Amino acid sequence: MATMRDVAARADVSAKTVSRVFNGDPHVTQETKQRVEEALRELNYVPNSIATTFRTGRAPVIGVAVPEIADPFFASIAEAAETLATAHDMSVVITSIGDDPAREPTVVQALLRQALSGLIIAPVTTDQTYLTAWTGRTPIVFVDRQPSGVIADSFTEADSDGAHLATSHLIAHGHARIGFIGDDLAIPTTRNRLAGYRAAFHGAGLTVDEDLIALGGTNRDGGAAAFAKLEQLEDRPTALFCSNARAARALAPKLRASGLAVVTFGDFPLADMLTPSLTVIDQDPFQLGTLAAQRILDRLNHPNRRQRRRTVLGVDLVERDSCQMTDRLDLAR
Amino acid sequence: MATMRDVAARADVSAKTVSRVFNGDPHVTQETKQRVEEALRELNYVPNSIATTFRTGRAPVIGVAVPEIADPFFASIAEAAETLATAHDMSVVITSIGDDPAREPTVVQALLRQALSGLIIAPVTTDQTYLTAWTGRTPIVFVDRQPSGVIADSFTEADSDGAHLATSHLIAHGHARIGFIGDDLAIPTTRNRLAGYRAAFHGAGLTVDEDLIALGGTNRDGGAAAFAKLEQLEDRPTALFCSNARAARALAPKLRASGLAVVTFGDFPLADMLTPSLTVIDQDPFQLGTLAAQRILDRLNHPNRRQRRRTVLGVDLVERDSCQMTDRLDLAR
DNA sequence: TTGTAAGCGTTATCAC
DNA sequence: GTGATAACGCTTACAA
Repeated sequence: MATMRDVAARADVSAKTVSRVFNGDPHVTQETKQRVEEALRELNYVPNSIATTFRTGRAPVIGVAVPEIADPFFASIAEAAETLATAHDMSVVITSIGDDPAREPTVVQALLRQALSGLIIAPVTTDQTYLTAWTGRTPIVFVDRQPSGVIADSFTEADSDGAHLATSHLIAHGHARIGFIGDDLAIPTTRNRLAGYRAAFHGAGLTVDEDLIALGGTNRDGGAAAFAKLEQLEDRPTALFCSNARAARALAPKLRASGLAVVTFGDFPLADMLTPSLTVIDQDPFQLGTLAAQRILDRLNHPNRRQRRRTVLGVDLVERDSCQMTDRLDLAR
Repeated sequence: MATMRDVAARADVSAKTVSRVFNGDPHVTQETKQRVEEALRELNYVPNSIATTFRTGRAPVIGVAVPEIADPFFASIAEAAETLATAHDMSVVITSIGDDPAREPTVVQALLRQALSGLIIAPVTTDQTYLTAWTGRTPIVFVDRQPSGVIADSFTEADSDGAHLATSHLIAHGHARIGFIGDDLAIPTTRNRLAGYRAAFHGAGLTVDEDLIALGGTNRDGGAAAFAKLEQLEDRPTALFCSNARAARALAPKLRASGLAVVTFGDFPLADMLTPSLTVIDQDPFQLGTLAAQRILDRLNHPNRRQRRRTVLGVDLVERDSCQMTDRLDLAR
């Protein structure tokens, strides 16, 4: 790998002149420029970006840290960030945090040490105080989940409203016993969605049966256990609100067999192709990713401009077949 | 952000001693060590990994470049690489190349310039000669697709055998007119799978009707167009071999409506939950990713050890309902 | 227009 | 056991 020095030696100029030519500085004679360009070609010069980053103190890179990159929701966020970054000659590094909150600070700080230009994070911990030291140095934007213990920009979605919408929809279809499947109340989205679920009951003059709230669906087994708990109730639910798409995907076989009416928070690929097709609260992860990346660019370009800290995006209900239980029963007759 | 110098000043030692303490070098007095550790804590020292990488010439990072990270197949490869990397105190940076072959060299070289410890790549170009200059410096491992124009390790799957299996399966179910849906013959997997498809016909003493081969399904629209071409044939197929999972996902609504028997190369989430559930050739992307990452570690640790260049993993047919057309018709009666 | 010198933060070398 | 010094490849500031 040839360095600038090598090129300089070959073109018989100083390293600085090579730097000028390579970076398009106009203050170079046509003749010198040609000689340098020839040497660059001959030695097949490729800059060492680590050296540049080291020198300038900032890599043209946006970090993305999400619970699990294989989840289509987070993959969309990452893809959006990458699209915007590429358009600005930056690149993106993506890291999966995993489900273990203890690993988050390690993984995320490993990213931040790379002198990133910015970080987009969907955290799995309840406390991101460990990021405080970095906020002065690197723009940090939270997506999907609000920060806690640190002040930072965030782009989230209307969890409570969406859950309210979903639950009300089921109530309007005649359901009074609606199960709630969720992962972990440590995750703010889940907390907010449970609040929306409760609010819908109260709004309809109904009371919430705490037995119908099944948490712990963090992984596949947990989701199955939570679902089993609902099925074993004496007075079983007739409908289900899945507070996240991951649980809905994992439980798909059981949902179908159960005949329960279902609404899920979060659309996902092929949700419309299941039998019955799944009614969902539609989020827009691509927009979330785009907005977050845009905010990082804004923060970099205008360090002192005031920006709204919290942005909450609205969500819609996409009605499909999975809450048409009555109709389906009619058809089956 | 405190540097080693700052810590050194506070502990009244040299930077080198701080480095020794931080890196666990035993040649330090207990007393000095304690003083340094206190200073490290007080200043909340975090190493600048760019500087370390710059100095050592190699980042503890494995790059992963795939066509599209949102594709579950490639996401699995990345996840596997990340799991193995993490276990070896390394991290992973993931980049989507996208569908445009022209972008590949730019994107991939941007990665390589980061002084990576290794690169895992599933290319979209027909020629990776641009990587030749890097092979001496960075271990490069191809996954899913063989290299061309450059010598490198590869882990791929038995494309031709799998396609043969799939096609034979359909033939055994009484189909003679089997459509082939594929993306682009520039992609070696597609070429190989088409070869397997042809071989199955020849093996059964049948001839291939070239009209039944529909390519161009690189994106959603292309896939739809390819499928439409088959549907408009005068003598329409009774079955379909989808040469990749992405096309099958995109065409899911049409496949269901068409009533065609279908086998797809590549399993994907919820393929078993469609109606009918999809018979697939099952690949193992997680193993692909694990093997690739392991190979990079091996190459780093044993630069001179000989390794098999090409490894081809076997694939299995997972029989579900989508090629039981006769049965389904029977049931419908 | 071109070059020199210094330095980014860390680590390797080699003195002491 | 500890420290001074140089070096990694590049860019900024300044001088020529």
